[in-house]
Amino acid sequence: MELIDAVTALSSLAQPARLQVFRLLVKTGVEGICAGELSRQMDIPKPTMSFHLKELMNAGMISSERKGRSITYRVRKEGIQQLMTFLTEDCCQGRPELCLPPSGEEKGCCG
Amino acid sequence: MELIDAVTALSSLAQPARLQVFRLLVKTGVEGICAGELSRQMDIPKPTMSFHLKELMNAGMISSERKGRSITYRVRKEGIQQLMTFLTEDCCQGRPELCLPPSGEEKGCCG
DNA sequence: CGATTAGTTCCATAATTCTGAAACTATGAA
DNA sequence: TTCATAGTTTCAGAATTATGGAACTAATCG
Repeated sequence: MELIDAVTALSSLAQPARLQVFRLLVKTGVEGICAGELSRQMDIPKPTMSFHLKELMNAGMISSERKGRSITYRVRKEGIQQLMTFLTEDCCQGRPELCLPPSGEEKGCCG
Repeated sequence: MELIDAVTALSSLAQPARLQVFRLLVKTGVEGICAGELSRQMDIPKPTMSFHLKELMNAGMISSERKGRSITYRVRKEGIQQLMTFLTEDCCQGRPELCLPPSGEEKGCCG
């Protein structure tokens, strides 16, 4: 992943409505939610929601599938995983122990 | 972490210059880099760099420490960790196996 | 076909963010 | 003190993003 792709991914999530959509889709998992339902649930006009969904699509954070008249949106796990990998790349100078919390039980930022 | 804090954190990283600064600081670790050095290395005027550093500070992604005339900036691990936790919260409907890659060896988005 | 529902695109306005010159504050050296 | 270096703040113009009404395309039904 290049820096510019990471910026696109981060920008797509760096907006209240979009981050909320993303989290709704994370919770919903494979089932997904269609555009109109998101628009209704969040009380956001359809054109605005459509704009936000486009941003998230463009950033590779969600995917879409048409089902009859509706279009179902789902979170794209590879997207968020790639972003998280990029953010912690080269962390800890290759020595994860520097990164682990004192207890050593939880996972540090390098996993 | 609240949604609004996550938006602030994401916004702070969703800018090429700032994401590059963040990565430089990730690589440098505890040593850190001072403002002027960042300004020089990235060829960005001091006021602009100062603005970006302030954004990252405000988002809790970096910390600062004055050393004589210089101010050293360092990555703030808790910041990025909290953000990543927030992004994968409620993922996989509590069933991490749904999230793990086929091989089962790498870590999925739920850790 | 025409009517209805779902969703997107267009586009002008509003709001926010970014940039860097000029002026400022802070620290250390002579 | 005065000077020089490091960094920040101010502020105004430039650039980018967000918003939603109106008009459009897509699919289904009768």
